[in-house]
Amino acid sequence: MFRFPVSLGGSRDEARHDQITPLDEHRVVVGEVDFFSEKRDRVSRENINDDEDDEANKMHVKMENSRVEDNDRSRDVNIGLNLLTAITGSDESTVDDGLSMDMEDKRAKFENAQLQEELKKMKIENQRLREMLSQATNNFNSLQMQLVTVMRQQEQRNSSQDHLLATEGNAVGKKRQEVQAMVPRQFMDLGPSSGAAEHDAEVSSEERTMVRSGSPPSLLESSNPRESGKRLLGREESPESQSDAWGNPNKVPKHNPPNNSNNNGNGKGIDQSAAEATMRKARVSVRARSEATMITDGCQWRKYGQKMAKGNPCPRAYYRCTMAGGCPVRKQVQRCAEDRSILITTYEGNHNHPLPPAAVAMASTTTAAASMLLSGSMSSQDGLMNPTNLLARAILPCSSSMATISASAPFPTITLDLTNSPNGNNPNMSTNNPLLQFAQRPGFNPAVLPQVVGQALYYNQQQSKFSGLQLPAQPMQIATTSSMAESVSAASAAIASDPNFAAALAAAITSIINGSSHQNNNNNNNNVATSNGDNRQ
DNA sequence: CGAATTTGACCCGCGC
DNA sequence: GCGCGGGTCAAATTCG
Repeated sequence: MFRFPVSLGGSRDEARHDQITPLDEHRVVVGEVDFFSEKRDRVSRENINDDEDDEANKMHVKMENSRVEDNDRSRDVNIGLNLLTAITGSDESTVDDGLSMDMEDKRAKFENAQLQEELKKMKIENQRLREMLSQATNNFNSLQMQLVTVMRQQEQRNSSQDHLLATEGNAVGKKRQEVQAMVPRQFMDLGPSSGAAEHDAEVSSEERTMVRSGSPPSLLESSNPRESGKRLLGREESPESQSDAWGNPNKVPKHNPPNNSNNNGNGKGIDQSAAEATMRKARVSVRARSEATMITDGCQWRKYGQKMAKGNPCPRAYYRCTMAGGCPVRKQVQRCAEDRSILITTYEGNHNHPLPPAAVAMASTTTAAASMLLSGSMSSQDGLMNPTNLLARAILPCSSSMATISASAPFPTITLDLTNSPNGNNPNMSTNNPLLQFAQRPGFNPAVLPQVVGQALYYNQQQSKFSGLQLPAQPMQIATTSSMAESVSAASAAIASDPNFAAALAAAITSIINGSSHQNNNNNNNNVATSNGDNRQ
């Protein structure tokens, strides 16, 4: 009969029994157990058999392993068997012999095998979920494309009716706005407050383009020649729209009054135009270390200009999105004067067309950042949480140089600094900043990090937007805004605080999803998973 | 040959 | 009013 050969007593132990103090009772005295001593083994057996010492033995067992609670069990001293049969945390014992160690080893192997099996199952489950997510995303994309197409067709029909019924006034205009408001705003506006006005401008410009000709609008003469008459401008937007907001942001208020007549008389107010102009002023600048002339963000760009900027020997290139005619999104690309390996890409505007998943990344980032930036500046008066501060608090804790928000003139700009200069100012960034840890991984695409950051932020934007979409008659609830803010904060904080970026991102997305009363899928989810998977390990 | 890029000219706002 | 700098245009050029 196997008896647990624990040395609970022994001459030395016996001596110690007298010295046990209340303090000792809380101390684990592992070193007093000699597993390999024949003598002590024998002595211990004697001690075990000794009823008189039994109580002391039990005490000692408790001292050595406080988890042994059952007196009967300790009396039987058959702990080793229990260890083998019960695979729990309490199985750990400080007493053992060669045989039990062997069994312990087997048990550990068994546990290891079990864990690996579980891990394998989880991987399979994870893969399955990813596939489901990918499929759902594809379905969503196709549905969205169809929706946009249908909406535009309907828009065209309404437009032609508008020409006939132009004198009927606001009723038609409101109807149009409703229709436009139903167009998915995922790629369109900078924030909740831009609303249908921006759609009106964008869709209208595109609509005008489509009515005039099937040619790309950029190649067409604008119907709004400059008042100076010196030359015609081939801009695809009317002066109140995006291009001027980018190029000459301060020009917008000047042009607004005369241009209100261009809005099909649907009564777009000056305030709305001013807000719209303010929205478009926002820029998102991404600093990334790249040797390429341009970071890959999934969009198609056409270079339309290049200038030598003052104070920088490197020229600044101007690009325009060419994925759809009349897309107002533009970007500037310039190398940093101090460190030419750093590429500074500045985005402005929002795509008015569906984007491939790869492009949604950067677009969502810029949209989210710009939207938060602007809505923060606009909501600061009403006592709501300031998303700008949220964003800052979410990102800045990583590093003060990770993201900077400049609301100063000429336009508010948020800069995402994805560089981690080896000769940088903050050597701790590389170790303390999980985002940069992520960015440092081999094969990291500089466009991915803002993408991943943007996913969480943008997802919340869409939650709110779609809430407005589904309930157009209801204003956005403060609770929704607050929820969004909290979700953003939680998501960003999770990302920023957890060195395991993938886990943090998953937690963030989970918190977002859980925090929303309604679910709205969009391709960002897929991008999260994709980018996550692509950049993990 | 069409698309993309280059590049000089032009426009505009701003500061002096 | 003038110059400067940023941004854009579009003809010319290059590229695939």
